[in-house]
Amino acid sequence: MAGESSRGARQPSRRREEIPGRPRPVTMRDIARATNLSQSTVSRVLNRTPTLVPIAEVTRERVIATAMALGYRPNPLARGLRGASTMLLGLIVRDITDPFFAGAIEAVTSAASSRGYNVVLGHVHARADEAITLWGVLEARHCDAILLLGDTRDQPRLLQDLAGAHVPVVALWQGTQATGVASVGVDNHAGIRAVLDHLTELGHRRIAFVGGRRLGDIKEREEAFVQHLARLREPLREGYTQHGVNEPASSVAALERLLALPEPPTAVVASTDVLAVGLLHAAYERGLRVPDQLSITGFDDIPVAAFTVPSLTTVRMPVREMIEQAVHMALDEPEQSRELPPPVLQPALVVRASTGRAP
Amino acid sequence: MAGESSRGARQPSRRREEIPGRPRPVTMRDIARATNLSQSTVSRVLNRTPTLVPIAEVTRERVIATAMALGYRPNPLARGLRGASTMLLGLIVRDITDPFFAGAIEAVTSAASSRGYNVVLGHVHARADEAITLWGVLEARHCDAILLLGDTRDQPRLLQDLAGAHVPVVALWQGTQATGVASVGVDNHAGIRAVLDHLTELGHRRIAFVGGRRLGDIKEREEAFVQHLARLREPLREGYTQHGVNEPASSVAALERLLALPEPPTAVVASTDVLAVGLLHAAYERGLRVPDQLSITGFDDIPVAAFTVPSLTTVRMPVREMIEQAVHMALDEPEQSRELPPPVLQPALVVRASTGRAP
DNA sequence: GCCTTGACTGCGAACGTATGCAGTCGATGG
DNA sequence: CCATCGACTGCATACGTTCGCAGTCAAGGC
Repeated sequence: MAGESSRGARQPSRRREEIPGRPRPVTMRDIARATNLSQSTVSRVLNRTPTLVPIAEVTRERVIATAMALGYRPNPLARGLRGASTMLLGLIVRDITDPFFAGAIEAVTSAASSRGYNVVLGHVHARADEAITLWGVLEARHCDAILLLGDTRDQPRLLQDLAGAHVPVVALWQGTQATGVASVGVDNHAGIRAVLDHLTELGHRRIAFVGGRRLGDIKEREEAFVQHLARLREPLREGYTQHGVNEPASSVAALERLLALPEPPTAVVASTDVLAVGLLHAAYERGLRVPDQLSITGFDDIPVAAFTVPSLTTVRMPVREMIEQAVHMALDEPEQSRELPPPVLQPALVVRASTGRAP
Repeated sequence: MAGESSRGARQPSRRREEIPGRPRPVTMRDIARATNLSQSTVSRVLNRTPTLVPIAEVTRERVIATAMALGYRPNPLARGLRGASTMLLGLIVRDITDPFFAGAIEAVTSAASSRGYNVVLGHVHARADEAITLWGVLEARHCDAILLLGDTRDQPRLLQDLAGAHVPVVALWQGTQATGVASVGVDNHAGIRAVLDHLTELGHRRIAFVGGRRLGDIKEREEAFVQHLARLREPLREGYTQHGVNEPASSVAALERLLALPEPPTAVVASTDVLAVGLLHAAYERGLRVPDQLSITGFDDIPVAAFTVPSLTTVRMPVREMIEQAVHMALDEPEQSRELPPPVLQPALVVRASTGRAP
């Protein structure tokens, strides 16, 4: 329970061995010695302390020059120990395997490293170690901020700990409803509306929905689907909303159920591209031609969506913008973002080849 | 060049604020106070120092009990500062966007967290900041070990630094040739041989190859392709090996070129599933039926491979086993693995629906 | 009864950085 | 010429650990 208990034998706690080839890293004291200054002055220069204590311009330049010459790199461990910034961004991802999140992770590391930050990865995959992983990233690592990818509201302990944390937390793709933490969302209603408008313009009336677990964005997209169907004065037919998990196998089964209905749909709206991929596959297996006999749409525009058979009509998620926004909120201005209403970005319909006129 | 230079304004260096709600984390001194022992004794108990100095059994139990009661968690920053283990595993991924690596990352975080380790992510995506990112993960973070995913031999500085590093480094999917660092590989020859045997059994003679950048495993697979084709006494036709990058768009173009040949192939072996996905798409666009008119195979067995249209015949990569092996080598027995010949695991052919009899 | 021994435990110095406070030193005003 | 002041810089300590070394204290041998 208390972290350290039994990890088996470890090598006898190797100290920092003096390896002849690679010299000991350069510390502030080295710079201090080289410049005939004190370590504290070096520290102040390198951190450009606002102006609490003034530093002579020549000294500043001398220190910076020597630091560069010696190839100084700050030690984040020592920095963090003292209570200052660790330059570490915690990232908790609901499902790393999801290709959509894979792209998002890439965007996070980019945005983080452009600010000199590194990313520590946690995952909440397994049910059991929710708390452990969380604390690993959160408290022990002294992250400067934490990003949450995907809805984790089914892990109450996680959110509870997060709420009490004394570092900024920003959640993404958690749905647009307030959860106590700052967040960046996407306008799921607009995305679904665009899809439905597109399908109805093509003459579709019998439109079904396939979702994953009813959480966060997925849930919001289903609600939007129901609402906009009503707005279009289309009845929501019995069995026209299917659920499962966010994996292709799940939507394969969902399509089976939809096609078994007395009045099967002519178009299926998937809540994610991953599910849409499963639908395309299942339709092919059943001998249904897409889009002639069945139209299929996705959501997210993952990289593979442009290369499915046929290519997928979907809703493009502004991933990079959302991540950039979130990282900005978390690292650049943590205080404001706690108050302001969470930004909601706009997705865009991408029409490809998986949608066509209703049969 | 020397890391710290200009990062713009930061909040005035907040110290560890005393937040009333969440108490200060429990330190060893707290345990020492509670047990009337010294902090050093607590440290020794919690690290079970072999037997350099003996510890009374009752004391040990008392300390452990109090640690659990108070909810003690060791501070990796302080630990690392002193030169000991930081419980941090550095992970440098060639291309995080690659769905294959996404699965691998998941496996790494699992294997790491089962040992109490956290994962720090670095990426070598952008050409420019190779060295910077490396050092960020490597030297500054004081990782206990580093894992390298994908071939990074085109980044000489990276490998050079890595070779001189004083932490264990294990590379995966870097090709099976020695590069100075420990590695875990897969038998690409066996995989390609299985694919070619399968295709020739189906009567294919005109078999082409589509690869990405000629690095590591990709390069090895191409070499295997050429060799085994020779073994099967099949001539390697002009223009039958195509190259690009590891993205579907690249193989779309490659298929165009292959079909423009005087004798176009009846089967195409892709060096990765990602490329195979592009081939399936391109074939569909050209109106070629798979597998009736063209057979296509992949390599890796990424999750989506079972759900392409048609589902993809490919070679299953033992990802979890390889990662587990690599993490074991890096964390559990770093000294041995430096010497032993790198383990090479066996892949397995998975026959699905994208291959059929030659037309 | 004193010294040795052995079994524990505590002392204290690092590790590299941040920062409150106390100098130092030249210039300026009286 | 001395006091004052302001502009800098250095001293010292803390952060939470690890670990070499020095203590302490009871038991046992002489």
